[in-house]
Amino acid sequence: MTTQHATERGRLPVTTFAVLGQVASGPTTGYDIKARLEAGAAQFWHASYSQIYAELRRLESLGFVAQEHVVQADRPNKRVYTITAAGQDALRDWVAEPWGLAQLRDEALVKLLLADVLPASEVIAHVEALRDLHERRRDDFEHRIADLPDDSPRYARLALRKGVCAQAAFAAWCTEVIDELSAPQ
Amino acid sequence: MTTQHATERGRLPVTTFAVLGQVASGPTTGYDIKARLEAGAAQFWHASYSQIYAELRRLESLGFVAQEHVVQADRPNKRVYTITAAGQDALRDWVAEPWGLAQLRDEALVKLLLADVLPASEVIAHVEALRDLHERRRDDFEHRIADLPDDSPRYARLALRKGVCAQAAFAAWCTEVIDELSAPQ
DNA sequence: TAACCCATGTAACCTGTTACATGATTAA
DNA sequence: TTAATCATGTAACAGGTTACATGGGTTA
Repeated sequence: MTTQHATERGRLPVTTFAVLGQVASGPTTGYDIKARLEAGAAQFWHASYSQIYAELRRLESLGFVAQEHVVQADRPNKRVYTITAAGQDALRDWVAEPWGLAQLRDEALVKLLLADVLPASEVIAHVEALRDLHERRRDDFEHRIADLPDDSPRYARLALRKGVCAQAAFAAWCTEVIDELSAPQ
Repeated sequence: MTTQHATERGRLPVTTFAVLGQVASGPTTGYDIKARLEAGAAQFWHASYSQIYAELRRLESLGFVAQEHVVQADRPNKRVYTITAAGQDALRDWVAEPWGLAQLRDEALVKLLLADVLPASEVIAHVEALRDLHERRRDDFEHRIADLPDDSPRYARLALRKGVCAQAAFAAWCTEVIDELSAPQ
């Protein structure tokens, strides 16, 4: 009854698989994973160096990746990780599990629910600023799609499309709020 | 240089203000805050009992709420919290700060980015299931709006509208994905 | 000469969840 | 009699961020 450590834990966090997924696309280092994440999936899920290195150690202890220590002369030594067969299975199993709703923790909505401490004009100003943010973020997603290389996986574009859709919807909602608050009560 | 504890910390988490906001609308207990949160703001931000009680202690140490210990005969004793003038100021200041984007951590998108480990037909099935979830969640938000009492604050309705908009947009995105994956590549 | 890239890691900390403990009253 | 409501709290843990430490090579 002392399994304790890693072998049989209930459910690994998403971050673990985000990292494993990067290793799956070819041998890499923690440092490189961070860069690739930042360029791609980090729009929806990001991780710090500390965490990436910790996840790699966990993945290794689970037997999902294998490490090779590469000594370099002109640069710092590095640990190159490669996915194992067990890792590939685990990754596939995880992706094959039901896909859940994104949970949102929306600070702006908490503020809106408390907004009666402010005059309506100020609330409107805040929502207008928020709409700007949403629109800029939407544009950012659109540019990322436009900049996508032709050979990039089709799922990358679809994922970015979700960003576009979400930001556009939020911007439209802002307009709705502004209109309603501006109209005579 | 040993301020250390509470007085001068940089930025309090949203949860703190979600709790403070509940106290602001009238003297309450931790237990009651949980119930009110669950009925309202919890759609966008929820907290466990443990955390609510911890936040109340923090708010008290900050001087934002005052506690009165009420001894009851037939029920457990309770601590009734009331917001202070300093608390009201802090709450207003927080709401008056710029309203930021909701950050999303979207597990389904991480899975989509790794979806090439599955056959397209399975991906489609997952996205169809996800669309169902989004549509049910959207309906749930709509019902909450319909069930809103007439005297409820106008901001409550607008907040729930954001839920409707977001879920509808996500469902539409699912359809887009399904169509694209179904079409001959 | 300064800043940046490569590359890894530790330690401290904060946020938040889960499990556990207690216990009387009331409604099904 | 079972479950729910009221009511608070502790302890352990998991996930995650930030700050710090190290250090050579390259580019501006």
